[in-house]
Amino acid sequence: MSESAGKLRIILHIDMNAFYCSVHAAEEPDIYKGKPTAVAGSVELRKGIVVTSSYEARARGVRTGVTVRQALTVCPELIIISPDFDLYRKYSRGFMRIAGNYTPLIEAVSIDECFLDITGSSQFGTPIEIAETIARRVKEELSLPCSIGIAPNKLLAKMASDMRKPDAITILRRREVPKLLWSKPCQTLYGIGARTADKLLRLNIRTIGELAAANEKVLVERFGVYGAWMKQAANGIDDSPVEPLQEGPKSIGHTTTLPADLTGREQFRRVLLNLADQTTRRLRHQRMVSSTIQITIRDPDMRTITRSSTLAIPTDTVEDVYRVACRLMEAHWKEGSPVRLLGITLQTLASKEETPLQLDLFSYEESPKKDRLITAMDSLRDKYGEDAVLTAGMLGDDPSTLIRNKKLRGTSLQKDFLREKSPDIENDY
DNA sequence: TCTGGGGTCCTAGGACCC
DNA sequence: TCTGGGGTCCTAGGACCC
Repeated sequence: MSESAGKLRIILHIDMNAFYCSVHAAEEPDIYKGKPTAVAGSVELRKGIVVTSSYEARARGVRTGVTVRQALTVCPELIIISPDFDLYRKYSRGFMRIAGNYTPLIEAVSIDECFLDITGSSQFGTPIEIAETIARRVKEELSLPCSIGIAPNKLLAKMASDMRKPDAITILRRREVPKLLWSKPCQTLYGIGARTADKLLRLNIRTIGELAAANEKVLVERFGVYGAWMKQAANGIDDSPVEPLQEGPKSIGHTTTLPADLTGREQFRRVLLNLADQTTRRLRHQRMVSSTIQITIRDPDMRTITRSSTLAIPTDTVEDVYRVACRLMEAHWKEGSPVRLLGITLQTLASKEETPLQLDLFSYEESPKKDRLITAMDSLRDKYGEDAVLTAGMLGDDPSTLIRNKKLRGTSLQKDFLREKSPDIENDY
């Protein structure tokens, strides 16, 4: 059912502005509100990259993607904050709940974005009134700013919410596409990245308008179905429905860039154990099991490979994941070659309840007990932090143990950054 | 600008089965 | 022991997004 044949839809796209920074400002306004802040992945210079910055920081030139060092150079008073994903998820559920009051057709795209199909929501007012109500409630109840795009499809709603930020409501009609979008570079279009923009340039296609007018045959020859999609998108056409079903994640992974390139087998094992611990814990939290375990290895030249292995019986235990990860590492890592980054990703996820119970032939009576023990350990860590329970082998000086330390937060982080050169920093933890 | 970490979706080849 | 066609699973990589 194409748009021209079907009825007109009304789609909202809600984008939480500078989400991570805004959440910290809402949670601890005395410390962060109105200040230039940035959430950065790590204090370590090697990995310290600004993930999000507040509007106050952006005004001083702190952009996403710059290193922490550069950010502090252009804005010395910048407050660096370490991410707290549990907190972000809490606020995310909050604004999705508010938005969900106005339609059951809500699709969470990411932690800070969602689409709403409000075609059938006229009892709550006009589209603009609904958008205003949602924005007002998000501000009053959560102290968070957001931008909302209103359009006849998801693509244009997304483009609309991007056009004016923060705290704005923007309507984008199909007939306005030529005037508002066609002069912009192709990469502005949601779904076209740097790679594709480069390839388009080689076809002499520079702007969205040129893409809209391009020969479809040529695009399809060059890009396949993606080419056909691009031309449609450039013309503001997008039939994809708002899909509310969100049955949990499709994969759960952690990667960590090591503080220095490692070459030792024992060091890898400790990092892998920590990664296995963190990924399986999130897996259990979701009450899911995984049957494909993938490791990621990146060398100092940024060449990245992934290697995966599928299990006959899905698992949620750190032991299984660690064992498979080590086996993959042994099989694909050339002894002595340096490694920059390691990761573990759990794939082919399924709900634990719906998965046949694993029968442990030798200790099936012990199994429930062990399950209870793991559950108890998980909840201890929920309550008292990651370090409350650590099994032997997880202790060590590798970076993934540092990641788990919740004390690495807030303003103390900046102090850590400033005295980073002191060699005994890890003794603090 | 020397490049983090969390994801999703798509493609394509090979193995394997019928 | 020469070989069609379809389907599924597994694996690896690429592109994109936030």
